[in-house]
Amino acid sequence: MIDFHTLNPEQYAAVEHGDGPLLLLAGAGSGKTRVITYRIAYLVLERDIHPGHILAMTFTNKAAREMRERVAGLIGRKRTAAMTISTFHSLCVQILKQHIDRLGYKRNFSIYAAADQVRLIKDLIDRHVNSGDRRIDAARVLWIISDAKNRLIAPEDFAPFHGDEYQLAAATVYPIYQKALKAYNAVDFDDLIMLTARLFRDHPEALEACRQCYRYLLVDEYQDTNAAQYQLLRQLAAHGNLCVVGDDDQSIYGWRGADLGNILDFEKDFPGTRTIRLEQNYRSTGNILAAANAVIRCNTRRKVKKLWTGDGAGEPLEMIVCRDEEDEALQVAERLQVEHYRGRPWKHFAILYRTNIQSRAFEEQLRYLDIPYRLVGGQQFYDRKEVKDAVAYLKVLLNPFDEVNLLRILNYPKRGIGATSADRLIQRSSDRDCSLWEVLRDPSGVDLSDQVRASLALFVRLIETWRYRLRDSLDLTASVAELFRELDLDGEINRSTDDRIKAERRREFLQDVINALASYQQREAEPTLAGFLEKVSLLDDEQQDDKDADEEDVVTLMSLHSSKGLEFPMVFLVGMEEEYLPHKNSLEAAADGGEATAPIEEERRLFYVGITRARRQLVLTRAEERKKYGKALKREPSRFLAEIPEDLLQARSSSVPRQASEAEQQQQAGHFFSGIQSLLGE
DNA sequence: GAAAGGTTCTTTTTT
DNA sequence: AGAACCTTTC
Repeated sequence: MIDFHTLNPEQYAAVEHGDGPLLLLAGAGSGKTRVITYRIAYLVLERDIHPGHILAMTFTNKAAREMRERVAGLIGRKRTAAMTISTFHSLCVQILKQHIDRLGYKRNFSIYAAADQVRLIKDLIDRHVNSGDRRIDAARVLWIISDAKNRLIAPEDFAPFHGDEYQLAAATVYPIYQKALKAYNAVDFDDLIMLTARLFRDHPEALEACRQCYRYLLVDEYQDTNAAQYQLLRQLAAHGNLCVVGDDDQSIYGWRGADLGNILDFEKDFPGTRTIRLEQNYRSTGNILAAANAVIRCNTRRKVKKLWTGDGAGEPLEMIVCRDEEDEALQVAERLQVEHYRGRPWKHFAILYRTNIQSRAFEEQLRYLDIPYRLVGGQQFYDRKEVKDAVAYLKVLLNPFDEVNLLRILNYPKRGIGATSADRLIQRSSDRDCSLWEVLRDPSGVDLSDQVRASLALFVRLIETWRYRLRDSLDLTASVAELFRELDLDGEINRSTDDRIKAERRREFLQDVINALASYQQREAEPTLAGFLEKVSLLDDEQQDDKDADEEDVVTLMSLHSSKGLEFPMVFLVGMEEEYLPHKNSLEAAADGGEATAPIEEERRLFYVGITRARRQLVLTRAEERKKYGKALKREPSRFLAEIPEDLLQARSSSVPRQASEAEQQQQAGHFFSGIQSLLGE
């Protein structure tokens, strides 16, 4: 039996709240996850709610998995299995899989992630926008389209701001992009949410089916929801049994369309809302909380909260001023060694940074000193060319209308169908207004050499043969491994890579696709190619997350964004400089935007998130200069440092001895001096 | 059609 | 510094 009385009064009130909307303002480290999981358990055990009627939503796959684990620990695996605990995106995939035919797509639709999207948009820009020397960057256009989708603005309703050339390009591209996706039977990431919202709007019977199913909704990290997700929740939660949990001070996804207004206005949007604040912090020391409170107080647009702890002040925060990025990495790595030598496990430490590139120097240093580490995020794996090529085959085998991926593999491995032939084939498909796949199957009338024609016929046969083989395969992994062998992807990598060592690494990445599939197949009751690709597209890396569960003893490296929700006994928050934190782009946005301080406030929240990850110790570092594009640049300390009360902060400069000429020594003395000056707050 | 060599441009954060 | 992209050459 669960003892609900180990909760504090506010937590308990949240857990036992019955029907009707509930807003939980949960400060960092206030036991939020515990409250959510206990509340789910309470609904099932004390209120006899059928587990199948509970829907809990998170933003990351990892968070969903963790929540499921913890709920299972309270009420058992069997009952938990009946619940829906998932991310917004995978919930929408499930819903679309059942109903997407109502919107004119087929159920084996492909999901386009960033790389596929950019490729498609680039193509469309070349065909419809670029003229002469005008060069439009596809990624920026994609960003505008994505932003529109997050706001539920349909292609026909998109209106460009002013005459900005990117806005104009987006206005041209968005409708044809959306049409192309549909022709390819593909949806992009933002479509998952937007199309589900549209499905609910236009097909009430689909919405009604979902409402019947999901009678109690819980949403974690509510401050991160965007307009599309908000709309979805409104549609689903007509019954009013919606519990949202969030912290406006930790809203850090404004750039992805997250609307702080959603949480700030929740009480207005859902009349009769009960609001509960969780402010007692069970994670950090008094000093860390004092710093966090002092920093976040500088923001204006927020619900006032103040974290407190029953525990002591703990150690002061530390600030280390380093010479450059190499020195910074060295300082941190050496400190890690000292702490480890004193008997602390590696997994107690995290290095947090604003941008993923910053990890590089730390990786090098840690590898050099044999400190085990784990790099989180950066989605490096599925961005690798070899991996994308391999996955492209699987996507095409599932959905041959997926033109982006079809073109990707048409001449990979090289089979003599070059750009000229591809262009002719594409031209034919647009002339005849039919899919590229149909043209490939019957290229008669297209101007091709006999050699190309023969090669093309082989390719088509290969795809068709393997389509059926994979569909009927009882051992997906073995079949895919054989496919890759038949394609000789290894050989292709060897041929195109001069460097033996690099070639080997690339072959390993390819092998990792097979490994990921094997692990998927092993854990899934009914493994399918579609299911695997879904996980791949949603970046749902169970393998990686399982490693965390095993509690490998390693240092964690990750971005501030990915650190949200986690905690570590000792945190190194590195790169505390202007242009990193606050990030350069936010400064620019603040300079020319109407809401002058909003972007900076989001950066401050990011800093706040970083500070509150630390349980016992927090070390801040910054470098006086850094290499950018290969050359050194002076760096200024972050403005946020000045917001931390001085008495909480113990500052020092790294005094790295360096072999230097006399002239350089003098220069260095100057450096050191200026370092001390800036330490003292200038 | 493919490989080699030269040029440009880059870097926010993520489902 | 390095990748992505483009042009030239075989």
